[in-house]
Amino acid sequence: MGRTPCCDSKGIKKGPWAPEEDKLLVDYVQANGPGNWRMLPKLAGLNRCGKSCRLRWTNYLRPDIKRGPFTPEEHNSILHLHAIVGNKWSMIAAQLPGRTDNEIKNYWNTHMKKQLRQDALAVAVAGEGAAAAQLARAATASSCPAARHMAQWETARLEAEARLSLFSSSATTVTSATASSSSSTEHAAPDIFLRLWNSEVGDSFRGAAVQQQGHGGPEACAAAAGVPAQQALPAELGGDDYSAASTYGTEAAADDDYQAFLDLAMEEFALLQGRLGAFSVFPQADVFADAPCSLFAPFE
DNA sequence: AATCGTTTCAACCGCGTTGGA
DNA sequence: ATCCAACGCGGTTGAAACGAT
Repeated sequence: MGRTPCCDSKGIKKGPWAPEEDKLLVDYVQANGPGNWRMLPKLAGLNRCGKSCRLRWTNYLRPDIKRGPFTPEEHNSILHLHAIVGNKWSMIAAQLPGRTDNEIKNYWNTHMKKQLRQDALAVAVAGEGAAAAQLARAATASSCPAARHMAQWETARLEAEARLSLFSSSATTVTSATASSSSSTEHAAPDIFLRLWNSEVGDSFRGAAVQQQGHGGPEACAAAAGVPAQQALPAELGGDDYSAASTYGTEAAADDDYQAFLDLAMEEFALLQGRLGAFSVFPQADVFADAPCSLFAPFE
């Protein structure tokens, strides 16, 4: 089923908004409230599509929008939240009053990503061998949180790429009878696992699982995701070979562990949300006081 | 002063989700 | 159950601003 363009009619204006257009939009929304964006342009006397109006309002004209540079607290919050939820800009924006998802996304892509890369590079140049191995080592060993963070994401990405190539090359050898019903969900599981396992959430899980039930740790999580334990950090990234990846999805009995792991991740995020809401919007600055990375000292 | 390369960010695009008919 | 309009989101684009030569 195809989708019709939101505004394919000719004569609809695009591009930067003029002050008069802004005024029309603001006046209308203040009088009638946001909503029904499809009809809004006509009712407000604007020669724009509704989508454009909504975007202009939510990203620029809304009265509660906070302009100006990001504070160190906001910076650190973005860093932490991104480590947990990834590129869920709207979720991150929800924790930063007055900031839009678009603004945070732009800030991440232009400022933070660059710094993270530089920090990761600084770690990588210290060693030898494949860059991936260094990233993996950095992910677990670096004393620099920012470099660790970058390395974690990069490691997960490299692993996902490796698996993708494996899956595509071995797809013809998998019989439809065994693979068809569950393959998609079970292939997705390791990526979720890896992302979480390589994050601070994973750290929490490792600690909590060992303490509480004795069935946690890499083995349980790896089994839960249907991955041999060593592949939590695979060999060329510091562990085993990828040939064993064909065993993904064979450990159905570990669903409970996997779910528990995901639940823990959500609890972590909920906890963070609670902390932000109940006590402080931002993590304490002194948490990062001993971080040697430029990322934590971006503001002179 | 002119040119070129880089950075920034507002705006657009396309896809997924949702809810009502 | 199905269709589809409306909405929201994340990725991408492109023009303006800025800096270097």
